Amino acid sequence: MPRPHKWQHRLQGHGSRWTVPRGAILNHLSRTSKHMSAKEVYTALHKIYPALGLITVYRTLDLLVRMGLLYKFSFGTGESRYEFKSDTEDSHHHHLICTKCGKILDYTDYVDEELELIKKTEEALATKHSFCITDHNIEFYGLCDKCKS
Amino acid sequence: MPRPHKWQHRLQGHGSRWTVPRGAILNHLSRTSKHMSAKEVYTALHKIYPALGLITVYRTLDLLVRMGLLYKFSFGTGESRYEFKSDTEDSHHHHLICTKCGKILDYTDYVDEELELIKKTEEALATKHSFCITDHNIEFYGLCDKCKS
DNA sequence: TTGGTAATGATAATCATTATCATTAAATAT
DNA sequence: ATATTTAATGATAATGATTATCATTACCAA
Repeated sequence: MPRPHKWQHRLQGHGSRWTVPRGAILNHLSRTSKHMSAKEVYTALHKIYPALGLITVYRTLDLLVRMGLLYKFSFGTGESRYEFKSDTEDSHHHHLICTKCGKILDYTDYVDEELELIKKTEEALATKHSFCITDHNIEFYGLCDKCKS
Repeated sequence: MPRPHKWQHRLQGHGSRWTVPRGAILNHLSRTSKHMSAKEVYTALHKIYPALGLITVYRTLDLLVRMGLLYKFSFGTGESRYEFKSDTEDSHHHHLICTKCGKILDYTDYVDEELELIKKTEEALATKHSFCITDHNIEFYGLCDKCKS
């Protein structure tokens, strides 16, 4: 990571340091559309950075989630999965998960309508239960093309 | 469980046996509105049935989920939580989860609209990605009244 | 350049869940 | 009612994901 990176200031403004593992993990996740587990991130990056440990991956992912740079999902398969939070408008999507093979598809169908309903519901819930709502999650489960046969 | 229970035939029709642990777990979950973890179910029932083991609780919960009598949720707190699937029409709800204390609230606001949108989205997704959709999940995350102060 | 301190990596611990297997108990035939 | 068959149970131990501890390393501000 020789060149100052676009996330460096974000990290430092947060009171954290800009390190090789953090740069590597952010880089990797920002360039993939996959929803990776900690182990998968570790496996992918350990080849390039043999010093990198799985524990650091866990800590870094946790930090990045707390900073709002990543989403963290539990799809009920045991491990958590992480996804880079893109800042472009049209990247918003939800998930379709195969309960057999664990395949995850992003979909954008009706997301505008979804978002409208979500906004409305959020407001109602925030008032009614005096909750401060920060996030939502919508997902569908089923069997993918290959698994349903 | 001396008296034939309303779930007994369901279990037996499924090729499973009607046992004391199964009756106890179904009874307990059907009478609570809580979203209990396996450990919580075990703790509650072990007082009444000292012979009951945690492993049996896990196995029974898994069976009941496979039979469609329970919902299983992963709220990202490490453990899975189980909820009795009520057969009354107006019981459909989604969840509002406090990310700090783990409190779970059921809400029914706009569920009709949600269901309509879900139905539409399901159809679109099923066609587009040739998925056989069996379930969905909508949830909101935030801070509850107590935790946000 | 250096010193304070956060970040890292290794080892071991924890927590939820699952596998194994001998024992027990439903359901069914006797 | 009893014996028989076989699924269900419970104990022990294993697994797999994640977290705690702590000595070492490396940012980065002075």
